[in-house]
Amino acid sequence: MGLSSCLTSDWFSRDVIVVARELLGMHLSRVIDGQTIRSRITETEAYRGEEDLACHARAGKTRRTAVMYGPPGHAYIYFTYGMHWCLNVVCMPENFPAAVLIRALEPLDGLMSIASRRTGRPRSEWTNGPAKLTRALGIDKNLNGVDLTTPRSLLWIERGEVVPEDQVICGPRVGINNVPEPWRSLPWRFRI
DNA sequence: AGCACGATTAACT
DNA sequence: GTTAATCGTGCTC
Repeated sequence: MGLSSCLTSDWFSRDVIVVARELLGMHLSRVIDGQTIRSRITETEAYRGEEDLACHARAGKTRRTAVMYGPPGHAYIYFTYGMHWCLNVVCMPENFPAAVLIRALEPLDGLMSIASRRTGRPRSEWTNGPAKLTRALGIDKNLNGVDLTTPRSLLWIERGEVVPEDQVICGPRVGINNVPEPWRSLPWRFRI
């Protein structure tokens, strides 16, 4: 195991729903202020194509969504509700807009660094939501578009543990209550 | 230039 | 269970 254990661009170029499922158990790492934070991905959601009316790419290619049309394995980071950042991984071949939203993490290392950004919150709520985890890891628009397949950069993803099927809960995506069917109810949310 | 809304969170009743 | 916070984005005029 001398070489990097990062996931490759080819790995992310597969179907976004398969990637969302298989990202469970993988390790997300972040270097900030000289500290390294390591974490395990525990919840994801898939967003696939312009036809998926829950996906930001339903509006086509715009300045915001351009990253989703780019190479797989890069970060798509968007701003919402006037104050929150959310982290996605671009998937599927270039020019097809799709991404996996990272919804929850289990911190493994760098707890002090996380605590400094989540003061006053119980530990169980440090990274159990898509905007909570970006706050905890100091992720914002400055990291939009970065290549997550580059080990030991500012933000990257490595192989972790394989999560057995009987430990995976699959269900509808959340926070999209105004989206029409069938998109609203598709079981594209995965969690351990 | 103006407008409505949002892949959420935290603090309420 | 309900609601304020807060502003970039995409759409309409």
